[in-house]
Amino acid sequence: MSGMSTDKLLIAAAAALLDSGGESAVTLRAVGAAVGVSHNAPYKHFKDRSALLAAVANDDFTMLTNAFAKIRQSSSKPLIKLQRALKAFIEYGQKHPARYRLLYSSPDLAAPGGDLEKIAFQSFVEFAGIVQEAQSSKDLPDVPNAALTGLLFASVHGLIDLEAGGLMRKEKGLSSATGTMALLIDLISRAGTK
Amino acid sequence: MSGMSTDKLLIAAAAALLDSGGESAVTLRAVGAAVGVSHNAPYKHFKDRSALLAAVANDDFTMLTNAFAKIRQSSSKPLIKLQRALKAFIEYGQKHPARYRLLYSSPDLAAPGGDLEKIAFQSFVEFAGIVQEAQSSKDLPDVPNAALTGLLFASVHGLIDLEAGGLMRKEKGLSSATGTMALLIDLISRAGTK
DNA sequence: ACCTGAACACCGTTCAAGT
DNA sequence: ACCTGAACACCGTTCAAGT
Repeated sequence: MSGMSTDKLLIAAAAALLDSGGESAVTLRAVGAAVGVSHNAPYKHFKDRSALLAAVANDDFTMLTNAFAKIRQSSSKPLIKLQRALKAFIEYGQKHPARYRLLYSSPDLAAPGGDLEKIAFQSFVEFAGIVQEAQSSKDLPDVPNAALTGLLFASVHGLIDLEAGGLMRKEKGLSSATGTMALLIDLISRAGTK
Repeated sequence: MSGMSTDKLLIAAAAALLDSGGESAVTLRAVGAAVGVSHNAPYKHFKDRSALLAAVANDDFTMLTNAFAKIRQSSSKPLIKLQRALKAFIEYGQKHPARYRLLYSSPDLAAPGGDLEKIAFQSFVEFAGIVQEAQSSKDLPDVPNAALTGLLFASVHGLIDLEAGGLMRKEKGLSSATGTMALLIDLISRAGTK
């Protein structure tokens, strides 16, 4: 821990605060205190609070991209790869809801043309590649890959977001994100490959 | 406007501020100023800032419930009703992104057992009824209604949320929420009715 | 190069008063 | 019953210094 540079320590502290108390808990004063510096020391490493949160998001996008790439390069069957990718994504969302929201539901952070948008796109490309393999193997219908990837991604995102918001208490049937995605894949795989 | 009671005026001002500047623009000082009262007059009508936002959410949930009910009671064919309900929902999300987020992506507001949860559930029930009609008419597959409703709702929610967050710039294929939902319905309707 | 402390302009919220 | 004004404890951010 002490071997890390101050900026890495600040990012780690911000990520930990997101997990423990949500976005509102990530005050520069709390981050500074966790690292043992003053409340405005972060300004020496990041432009402002948003830039610090963007750094957390950047690390998590990189992690997801690597996870997807690893699954894609594995020797599993296409549909199994897709299921594993979805499972990894859902589990990340469940374990780190505030960080998940930071990546996919924070309009202010995703500056167009910025580094964050590029790395976010990379993770999407990896996911799209996995979907493409399932299409090539005729496990998923032969519609444009971008459209199908968008559909699958939006669906899993909606499920994770609703789950994080606790919107699935009464509305049974939304019981499990994993189960609902399995239903979706089952239904569309029956649609035939054109 | 002047004929409205103060509490209604406060709710309307909060909704307008959500539309014009997002959640962070809804400060009690700004709300008070818009109505012509002091910054803590709202406390005489609502417990706190959260309760004022919950009142805005309550009104919008009621509006959506009524819109869904009207579509459901219309004489259109089941699949047309579903398309119209999705269209109304998507357009609400596009026109009022901050208010949409208030309803469906604000974990802190949806207190379990509260009035807000009840009215939110009512809108979901209306939507589920429309899905059920499309299943009864064999336009959608014969899987448990709650599961299919959950899938459709999560998907449209994910699309609206990603669109509101501007996450569909690079990721083409997510081009339009309406188009993606049409693809989803097309694919699952091909799955047959059991 | 990296950090601190005071200061400023904003918040939500509380409280004692005012009519 | 309904509202105001001052006050408090928090923010993010800036700035002049310190080492």
